[in-house]
Amino acid sequence: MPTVNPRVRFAPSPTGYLHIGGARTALFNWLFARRYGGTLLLRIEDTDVERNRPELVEGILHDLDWLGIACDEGPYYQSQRLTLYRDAAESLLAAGACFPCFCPPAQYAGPEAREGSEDAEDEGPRPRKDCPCRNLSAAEREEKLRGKGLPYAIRFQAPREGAIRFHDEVFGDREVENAEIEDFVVLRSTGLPTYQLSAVVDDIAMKITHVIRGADHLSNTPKQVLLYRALGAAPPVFAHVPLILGPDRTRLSKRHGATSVGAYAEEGFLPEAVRNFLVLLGWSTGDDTELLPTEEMVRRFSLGGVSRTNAVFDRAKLEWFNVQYLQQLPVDTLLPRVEAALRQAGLWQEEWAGPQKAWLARAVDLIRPRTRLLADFTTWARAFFTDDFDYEEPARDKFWKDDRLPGLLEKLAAALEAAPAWDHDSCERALRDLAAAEGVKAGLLINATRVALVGRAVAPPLFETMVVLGRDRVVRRIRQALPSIAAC
RNA sequence: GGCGCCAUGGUGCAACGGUUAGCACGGCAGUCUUUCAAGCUGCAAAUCCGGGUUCGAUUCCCGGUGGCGCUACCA
Repeated sequence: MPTVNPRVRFAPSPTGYLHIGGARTALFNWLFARRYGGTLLLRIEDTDVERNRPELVEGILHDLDWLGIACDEGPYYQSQRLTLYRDAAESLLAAGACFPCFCPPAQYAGPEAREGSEDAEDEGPRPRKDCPCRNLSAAEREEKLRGKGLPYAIRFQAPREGAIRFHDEVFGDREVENAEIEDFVVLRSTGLPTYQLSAVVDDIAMKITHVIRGADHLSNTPKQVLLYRALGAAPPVFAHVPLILGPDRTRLSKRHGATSVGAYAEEGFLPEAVRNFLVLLGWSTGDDTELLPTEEMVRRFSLGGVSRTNAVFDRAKLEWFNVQYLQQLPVDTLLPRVEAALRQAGLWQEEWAGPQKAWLARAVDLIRPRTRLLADFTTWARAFFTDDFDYEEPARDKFWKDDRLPGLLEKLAAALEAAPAWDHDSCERALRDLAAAEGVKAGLLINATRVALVGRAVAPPLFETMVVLGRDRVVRRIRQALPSIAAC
């Protein structure tokens, strides 16, 4: 049946910045909503007071915005909807789907500590699926509850027979024995809900039709389906997307270096490139298309194209996408990004926003074929727009080791100063005529001059560079370089 | 440990019973050039292993191995 006006959500928990994996999940949800004329809402899952860092929400919002992922509703905060979950838990309790649990909370030491200290009890008893409290008689419960006033959590009373089944758009039909499902906590003794409860209650309340999330939730989905049932609601369509792993094939985390989208933004990646890179992690068009403008991404996206295999994050490919977009973006789109980078580096000059805008656009077009990151523009800007740069060692060694150079460049400066016009062809004529008259190869002058002008061997074509720099600057820089060349 | 998911070159994806197993990134080589980058051309590089099913398996089934996930009063 056709998907019409779906309601989907992106539901990060503010325990860290927006990382690559979360961004990809958000992107898939966004594409799905756009593709089918649906609604994307944002929900902050901040029910874990221990780990929760409210100040991170702003960053997540900012990074989503940077990526161009706009939400239609929200953000909703689960921390502001607590009574909803409490009421749901109470009603499940009243209906007998849940029971109060008086066990002391299991001390959790974290995954790392857990692994290390467990070799001794490899064969030791494993947590029971059944909580002992589920068998308490009504009288016993009453006694602990009212009599002793003991604190309690609320656990879901998992069925012990049969199986639960659900459909996943990516992983297909799933069936899990109820016996495999433990009596999971739904409401902590603090009165705060666990993920299982709050997610389901909200997805029902917010009328979510498709739950698109990381595959790490696949194993928990049966519990949630049980909750939907107990709450008298129909489960949504599930679509679990494979995880993104680091180069060492473990889950992407801080120790893999930059994993937050904010870090990539700062490094000078373009949101277009990051998006294009991310959409191809765990999804493909079905053919060999890789460069996908937003409209086409939206037009072609479907859950059917989502893979079941975890993907390894490959920075080299991300950089390649960035190069593609850096070269292809219309200059008007690129200019503001360059401006931001230059401002950050303290190299921005206000007249570039006004009268010299066309000139800046030209300069940007000249250098962009040699950039991989936005940040590269600042390196170039320093050499192009200020005289504050050094002559790079390798460049000097390669192109300045010729005794004739000082004399030749002095003449070149004079010739350029006297050139009838200042454009590509007259610059070239001046240089080539000089080379011919002096009986040297033009390349000798071209390469030496380039280093004198921008300090490096890696640079745009010389005559175009001259035009952009302007006559005064060119002549001045050649003369300034003379002593250094002579010293070579 | 239990339960589950996954498995195509180093990496991301194609091939959904029949192809010389395709594309891209990366690597290497060549080419163009005024340096560098880009571009172009070429090269190396993969179906995890073992059984089935089938005329025929990358593809379907079973077992193994490996990776990952879940197994928390985290999400």
